[in-house]
Amino acid sequence: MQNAAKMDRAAVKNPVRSPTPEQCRDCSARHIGMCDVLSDADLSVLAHVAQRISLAAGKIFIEEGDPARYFYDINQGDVRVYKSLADGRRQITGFMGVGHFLGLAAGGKYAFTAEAINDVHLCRFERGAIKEVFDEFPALQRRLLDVATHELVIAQEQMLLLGRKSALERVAGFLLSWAENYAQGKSEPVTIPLPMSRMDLADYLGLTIETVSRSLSQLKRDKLIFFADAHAVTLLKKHRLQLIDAGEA
Amino acid sequence: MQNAAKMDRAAVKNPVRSPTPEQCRDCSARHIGMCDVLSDADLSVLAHVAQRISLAAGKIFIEEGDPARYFYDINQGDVRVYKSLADGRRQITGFMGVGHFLGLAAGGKYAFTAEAINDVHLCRFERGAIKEVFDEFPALQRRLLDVATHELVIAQEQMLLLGRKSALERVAGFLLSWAENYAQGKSEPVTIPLPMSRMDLADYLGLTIETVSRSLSQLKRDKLIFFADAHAVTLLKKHRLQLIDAGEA
DNA sequence: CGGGACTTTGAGCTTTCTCAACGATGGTGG
DNA sequence: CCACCATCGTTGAGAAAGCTCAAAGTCCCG
Repeated sequence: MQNAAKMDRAAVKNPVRSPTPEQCRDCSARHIGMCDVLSDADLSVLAHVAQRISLAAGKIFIEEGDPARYFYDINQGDVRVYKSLADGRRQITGFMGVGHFLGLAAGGKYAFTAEAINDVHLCRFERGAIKEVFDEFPALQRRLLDVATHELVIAQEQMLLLGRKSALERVAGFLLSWAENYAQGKSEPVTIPLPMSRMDLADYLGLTIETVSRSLSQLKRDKLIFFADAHAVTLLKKHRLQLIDAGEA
Repeated sequence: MQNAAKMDRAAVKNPVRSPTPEQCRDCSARHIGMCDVLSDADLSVLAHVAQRISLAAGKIFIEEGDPARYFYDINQGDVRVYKSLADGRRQITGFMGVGHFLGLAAGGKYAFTAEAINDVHLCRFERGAIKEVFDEFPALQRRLLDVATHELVIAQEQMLLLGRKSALERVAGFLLSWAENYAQGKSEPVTIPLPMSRMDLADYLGLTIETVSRSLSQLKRDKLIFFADAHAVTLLKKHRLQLIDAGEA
């Protein structure tokens, strides 16, 4: 009892700790993201260079321009990744959930800022330490390339959205792609959480909060979506959303 | 003589040929792109699985949705990479010049179309064949990750441009980034070619040709740039272009 | 239960788009 | 070699999508 209390206090003062095998086994990101390519046995090698970190909502843990010391793997919660202009304009380049890998950088510096949307748990890997693990398990390095390639495909899709789609098309497109994180391919009434604010949505879709709100209201009026509350949306007519997204409606 | 003539004829009928060591040595992409990480000796291994290809302006050589059989390395000319919507709207996600590497794909399918802007020469690598070379030279695999990471950084910058910048800021930003391909960091009167059409520019910047033209005209009126002709621009006041690009003017 | 933050809705405005005409340029055939 | 035509680029005027400013409504959290 007393020991446990002591450890808890220690954990609060210094929450940087490697995950135990049990924590890895039970981790919600165990079979997505980086860890999925390793067996339980091999995972302990990776776990050894990992540090578990907890972040409160709003905490910035990667800052644009800072030296890129760490990679991150999200175990819990959601993260917004963005770039800013001097006058405060902001473009969110992605929302990252459980299992997402984060921290690729060119030229040794992060090119983006990353901020916790809600309470976040993640595993942090120092670049130097993880390099040796990569050499030991080439599958990890290959997975890294897969992740980067996948991000690139998504980024290209987002450029199409930002450059060429109407407000309604952007909102429909976002709902569909966000839903994929929760219910791959599942059809009809799919209910998904929207942990981010309307402001986040606006900064992701290249719109204003008002236009996002109006577009969501229109989809609601047309009975394509339904809101239990502002942060939980149900997709009622996925097919018609897809038509709108593709510019065919 | 007769043999040479015969080979030339064969080359015309079947222009798919591995490059000779001399061709590699003299290639304008020798010290950029993939090949740069290999010594002349090692390069012959890569050259062995390469096929030199020539494309006329306008030729599409990667089509969105097709099985991703090849990687490409551009030796000469410029390429536009884009995605399209059903109704013909198009978003160019990048212009690729000499030394650029092309062909990363997730899920075995290309997510974009690639088309020659002018006459293009490139080296083509079959995925199966190159995989063995990658195993032999891990530096190549690492370079691939560097390329993907760099592309990702550029894509994020482009999302900021498309989502949050004004027309004038987009055009200024494009001129600066395009100039980097020709004169890294060089200052003041830098003259650069614009091989792409105004339509290409519009589809890259998420604008219309008219708005691109008006923005260029404004920069010209303000004496920040100068046109020898429509496809050769001189940057006169790089610093002021940078201010515009950053949203500080 | 109250207050601050977030979201929705409305009205007028700005930027960019659309439609149209004019101008330049480059390739071709007489 | 020049004239012609097709294509591309520039400029102008009016229209529209989305933005700004404003106010009312809603939801948490203390």
